[in-house]
Amino acid sequence: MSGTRDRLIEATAELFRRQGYHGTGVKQIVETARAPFGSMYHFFPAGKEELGAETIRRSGAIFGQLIGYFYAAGTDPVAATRMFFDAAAQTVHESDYADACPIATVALEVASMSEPLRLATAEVFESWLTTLDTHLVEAGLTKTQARKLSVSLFSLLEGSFILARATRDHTHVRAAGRAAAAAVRTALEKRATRRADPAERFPESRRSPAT
Amino acid sequence: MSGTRDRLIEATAELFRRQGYHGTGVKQIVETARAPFGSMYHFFPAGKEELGAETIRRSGAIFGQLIGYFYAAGTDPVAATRMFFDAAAQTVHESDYADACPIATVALEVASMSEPLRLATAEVFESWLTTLDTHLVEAGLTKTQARKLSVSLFSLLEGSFILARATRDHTHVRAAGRAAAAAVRTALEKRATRRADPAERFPESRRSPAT
DNA sequence: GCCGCACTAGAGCGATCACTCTAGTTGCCC
DNA sequence: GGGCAACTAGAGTGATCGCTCTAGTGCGGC
Repeated sequence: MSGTRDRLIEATAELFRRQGYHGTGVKQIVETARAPFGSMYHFFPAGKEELGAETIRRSGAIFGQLIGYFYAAGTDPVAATRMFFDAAAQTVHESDYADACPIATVALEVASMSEPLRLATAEVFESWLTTLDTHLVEAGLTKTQARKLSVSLFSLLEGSFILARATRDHTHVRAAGRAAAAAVRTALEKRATRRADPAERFPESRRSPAT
Repeated sequence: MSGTRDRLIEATAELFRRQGYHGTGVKQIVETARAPFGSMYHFFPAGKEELGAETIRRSGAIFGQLIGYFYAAGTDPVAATRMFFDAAAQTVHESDYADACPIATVALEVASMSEPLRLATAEVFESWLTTLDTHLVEAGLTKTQARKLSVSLFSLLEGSFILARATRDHTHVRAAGRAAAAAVRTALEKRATRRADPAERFPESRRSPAT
């Protein structure tokens, strides 16, 4: 078993979150991970980009689990939303505005620079949206309603992270959380209304990808 | 007059928007601007960081004017919101997912790395919020209501930019725009309700900074 | 014991990083 | 037209970039 490989990914994840992809050097990674330089290229022969892709997927999976934990089956989505944003705000604050989204910085940096890394961030974001979708559908929304709401929740979180880190004011995340919770409540109330129309409950049997 | 100085800033702005601060080299900047290398350090003696700060403020001011244009006095804020997000979605799409927020990438990169640059991004974001606040207060909201809504609009825009660039799907920005317009409509409806309570119209004479 | 492989260890590669320095050119003021 | 500041121009600085390469170590299977 290779603890070194894991340490490399963990160190990279922390550095990426704080200073992004191009702001993080390979040397800094191996020093942080207390790993020998040669080991990095043993485990990731394709170099920094391969380690980056792996780190994005790993960080994304962990954050995705966190989302799943808050929105766990049976939890009220409105309360889950409020609690999730409040917890995020607290983390941002306690980490001195370093720890917000683990991959947002990298996602913006690589979007027009590296297709493999861009794809990794896209897959992670898509998985987060799917997790949210699933729980919102469980709460009674149609797939279409759920997806629209998921995109809003994602955007409110990520956007408020940017604002909070730039201004060093974590209350922006809490404010976005209130708006997010309100949006969830409104959507759930609409759901009750729409129940009357059977055609609306199953608007499509299969989702087609966005064009 | 120094067209060279302007060209340097414009080139830097475009490069920052697409590839961020650390992904953009000084050499690449002077080549893009068709400026001699020496001129860069003539106009910006403190180097890349000074040019970066100037670029952030300039890009921010231009984008701020754009916000002001859409929400101009007399315009319905709901319609303005829908139009602004739709226009943003179109720009993102037409630029092949390169042009979204001019400073978001840099803002995340420098938040924990450079205090002067972080401050520049914070000032820009704050000015955008203030612009939105002003127009929303004109539409009848209290300062408190307006600020909360501005933060939501900002977050929905910036967050959906991240998602759109990563997934190469500009419809996310449109979706966030619908949610944003709905939030504005709801806030304006609440305003009518709250008009009945005079204490709510002027909840505070002076805003205290977030703690 | 010892072979073979996974992994460690770090010196050193060319390229590029932000930046400095000197020299030359331009154009306005007197 | 002489003087001077503003600006142009690019060669060259040390440091760092991502990465390659060779040598060595540790350990399980036979």
